[in-house]
This record gives sequence, structure tokens and C-alpha cells, in this order.
Amino acid sequence: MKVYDRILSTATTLFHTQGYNATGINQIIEVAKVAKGSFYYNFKSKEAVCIAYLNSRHDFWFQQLQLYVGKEEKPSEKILSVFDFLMEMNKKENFRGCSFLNTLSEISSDNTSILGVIQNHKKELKVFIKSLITNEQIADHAYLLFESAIIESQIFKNQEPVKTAKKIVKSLMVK
Amino acid sequence: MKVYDRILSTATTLFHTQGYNATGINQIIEVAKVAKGSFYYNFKSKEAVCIAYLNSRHDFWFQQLQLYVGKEEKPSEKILSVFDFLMEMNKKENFRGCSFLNTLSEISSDNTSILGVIQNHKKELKVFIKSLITNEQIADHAYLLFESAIIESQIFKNQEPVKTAKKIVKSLMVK
DNA sequence: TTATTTTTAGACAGACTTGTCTAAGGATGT
DNA sequence: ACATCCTTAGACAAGTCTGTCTAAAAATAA
Repeated sequence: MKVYDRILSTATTLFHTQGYNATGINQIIEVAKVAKGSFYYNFKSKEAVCIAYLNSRHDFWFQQLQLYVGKEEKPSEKILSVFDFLMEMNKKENFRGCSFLNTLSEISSDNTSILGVIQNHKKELKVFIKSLITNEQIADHAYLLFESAIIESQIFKNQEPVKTAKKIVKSLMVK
Repeated sequence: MKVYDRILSTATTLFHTQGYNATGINQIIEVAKVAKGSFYYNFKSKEAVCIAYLNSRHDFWFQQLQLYVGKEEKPSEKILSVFDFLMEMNKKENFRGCSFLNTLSEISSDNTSILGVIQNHKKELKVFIKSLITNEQIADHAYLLFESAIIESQIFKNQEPVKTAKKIVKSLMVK
């Protein structure tokens, strides 16, 4: 594994488990086993790593999601499996929540470059849900329920909110 | 204003605008104009201030909410005014989002004392919504939509998600 | 008035932060 | 063979962080 990727994957793990501000560059290079010079050779700043982290997380997350949802045939089952996917991720990642929402809480409100990446991720998620639900109002509705399912399961460290949201979306589909 | 309150109100402002980790004790005492000794005389640690901040924020927020919602007569109008309240808070506080969710993103997952305060706040919000909607399933539904309205308006820095969520809740009430 | 509590300013410890720099050597491409 | 690119270890700057401590003064209570 190349130095660049070692830094990025280490930063990804640490940012996601500890948070952005709680993770220092010295810790990243220590865990990734690279020299500090290599870090600043590959990345302009800590913020640059953060953006790379969010972008790679975006790619990873959507790839996993599409793989998971692709197992279903009917669109009505695809949209429900999005919630199953969330439950699997929660389990795998110990209810650490959405990287993008967590980062949003840590950056100052004038940081437009990071904010842009976060907004872009959520926009694409909305587009994805719209691709599964033709009715635009129901799609918006399902998107909001999915977002709260993420955050509520993070708060209470259990799958109940996801199950609740999934049930509601299911009831929306039969109408 | 007493020293204790000066510290707490300053910490409240700074934590809410800059975030918990981005705000240092030196900054708090400088803005609050108190000596460092006074800070540690009144608070055991930074974490103790954080808990006091969340508790006072909880009281303030619910007080404001009840004041706002109390203006309406019918429960069906009360529940809709909860979303109007959110829009007013968003406007007043520049879409900085929920103090509790923002703090959640900043603490380590083993910090049960702070997590407890956050969970308690959300539980009470759910109870409040249930007091306005007799149908439990619709209440759960409205709660989830309110939560996503908070977070989505913070992400996109506009009121659209709140309006969308409000419209959906309105449609749920007529059934 | 005396005793206790509270506040003051600020030095200090010890550790941490991001980022720069030097000097060297390995790796790669031409 | 030579030049460019990449990585190494680590010192260093200049600042930050939380928390402790001293010593004096002010406020409050008995």
C-alpha cells in the first residue's frame, strides 16, 4: 500500500472513530507509519486530508450502498433495503453515525470548501433515493426519514429508529 | 451577573458558535472576564461546563418552545408551530443546528455522562411531541421529520427542509 | 470583628497542536 | 549514469491545550 493511501485510510479510520479535531497529524503519521515530511508532501494541510477523507468516504459509502441495494429486483424493495443497509453499517461501525454530519458539527460555519463536500454528498443521496421512487414528494419524504434514521440511531445506539423509519416508508409505498 | 453565570453563558455562546473542541478554557475566561482560578472554583473541569451548558440549553430551548407553541389553541396547530419555532431559531442562530447533535459528534463514544444528557433531551422532545399528537405512530413519524428538518436545514443553510417536513406533518394530521 | 468563602492575576507544568525545515538516502524514469 | 521524485527521521518554531498552584484581596456570613 502506497504512502498516500496509507495516510488516507488511517485518517479515515481515526477521523471516523475519534472525530476530526480530536485527531492530530502526529497520530495519523504514527499509526500510518510514515514520516511527517511524506505527509506534507502528499497533502497540503490537515484540511486537505479532511476533504480527501470525505470524498473517499463518499465513494466507499455509495459503492457499498449500490452493491447492497442491487441485490433487490423491484424498486419498492430496493428503497426498503436502503434502511437494511443502514442497519448493517450501524452494526459494522458501532453506531458512529454519518461522517459528513459529524464533520459538519466540527467545522466553523465559514468553511465553505468542506461544507460543499458535505452538501454534495447529501444531494447525491437525495438523487439516489429519487431514482428509486418516482413520486417526488414521497422521495423527499423518504429522504428525510432516512436522515433521521441515521442520526437517531447514532444518538440512542440502537436500530429502533431505523426500523421505525423503514416501516413508515413501507406504508408510503403501498398507497 | 455572578461569576458562575458569566462563565456558563459565555461557554454557551462559544460552544454553540464554534463547537466544543474548538473552544478553549482560556478563551472562555477571557471573554467572560473571570480569573482562571474562578473557573476551576466553579467548575470541576471542561467537561463539567459542557454538561452544565447542555442542561441550561435544554431548559432555555424548551422554555422558548413552550412559549411559542402556547400561542396556538388547537393541538393540530400546535404541532405545526413547532416547525415555525424551528425556523425562527434557525434565523436567530444562523443555522447552527442542534447543540446536542453537534456535541454528540465531538465526544468520544465512551463518554456516557454527556451522551446521557443528549439522549435525555431527545427523549423529552419526543414526549413533548407525543403530548400534541395522540396517535403514537404519527407522533413518532412527526418526531423523525422534525429531527431531519433540524439537520437538513443546518446542512443546506436554508428553511426548505423545515417547510417540506411541516407540509408532510400537516398532511398526516388530516387523515 | 473575625472567619469563611469567593475572586483576582498570573506563573507554571507538561503535553499537545499544525506546519516548516534540514540532510540524507532510496526509488524511479530517461 | 543522471536527474527527478519520493520518503525518511527528527529537530524546531510558535503556538495551543487543560489543569494546578501561589498569594493576595475582596466579598460575605456569623
